[in-house]
Amino acid sequence: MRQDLDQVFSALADPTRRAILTMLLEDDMAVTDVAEPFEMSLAAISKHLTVLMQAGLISQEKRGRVKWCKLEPDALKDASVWMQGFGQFEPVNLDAFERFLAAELPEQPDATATATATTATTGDDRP
Amino acid sequence: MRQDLDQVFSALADPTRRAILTMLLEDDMAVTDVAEPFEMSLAAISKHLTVLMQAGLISQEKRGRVKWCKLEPDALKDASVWMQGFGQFEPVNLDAFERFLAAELPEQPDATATATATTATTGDDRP
DNA sequence: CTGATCGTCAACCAAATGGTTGAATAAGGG
DNA sequence: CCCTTATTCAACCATTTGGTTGACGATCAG
Repeated sequence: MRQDLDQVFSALADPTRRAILTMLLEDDMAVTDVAEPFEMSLAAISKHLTVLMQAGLISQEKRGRVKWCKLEPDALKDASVWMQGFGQFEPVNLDAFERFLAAELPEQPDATATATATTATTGDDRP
Repeated sequence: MRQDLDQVFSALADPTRRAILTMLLEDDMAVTDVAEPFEMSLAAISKHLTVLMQAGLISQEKRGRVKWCKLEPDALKDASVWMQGFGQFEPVNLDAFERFLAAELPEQPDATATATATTATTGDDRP
């Protein structure tokens, strides 16, 4: 269990990986589409996705030649409990969360629209 | 701000550092006393404390020749908001947190008693 | 079958991390 | 003043991390 926390927290420590999770909050995505907004090789993103997988933060399912990535928010539960125990923080402030989303997505003024559009452009592989 | 999250999450990714935070939940502690339960050099603990400092998770104050370490749980606020946004988890389950505490403290069957006792043995330096 | 696309693997690299030891600084106590 | 205690600093080391490139196995399209 402390092993789990190690993996979850260190997965979250990288801004690229947090941005990926944020993108997946919108919708499931193919590996190539996840990689698209980053200035980084596909192989690098593939490694990041492996880290997120091993931490249990996402799952991956191959359909055809496309591998779909899905957010698994339950993996954050233990870590969230751990953290909140320290402060007994007031109830979640969703406005604050919205600000994080805006701050962490890779560039792009309107992240929501773009993410959806990107998925759509190559959506032909989906059953 | 994403810089802050980087530092907070990567600070939390190490079990030694999480254990230190857990100990400090009990009470403020001198560096030497923090180091005592770990099988690791004092210098190593000193480095861990520096990491926790830079993440804002603790503060340190030197009184005499003793440097006191104090938990700063507010630093967890942003990170906690970030995480909870993903799952909208139900209110904190304090029992679950207690289990984490037990699991993460360095060995010792009765962590609570020992931590307090350790502080007391060298408590002579406190004003 | 052939060719393009999707994704990972392998080898490599630079930088960061987590630990060690030994010396150095700072402050208190006799 | 000298000795002990408290803590950090500096140099070093092994391992991990985050990235690159190029080759490769799978899968789909024509």
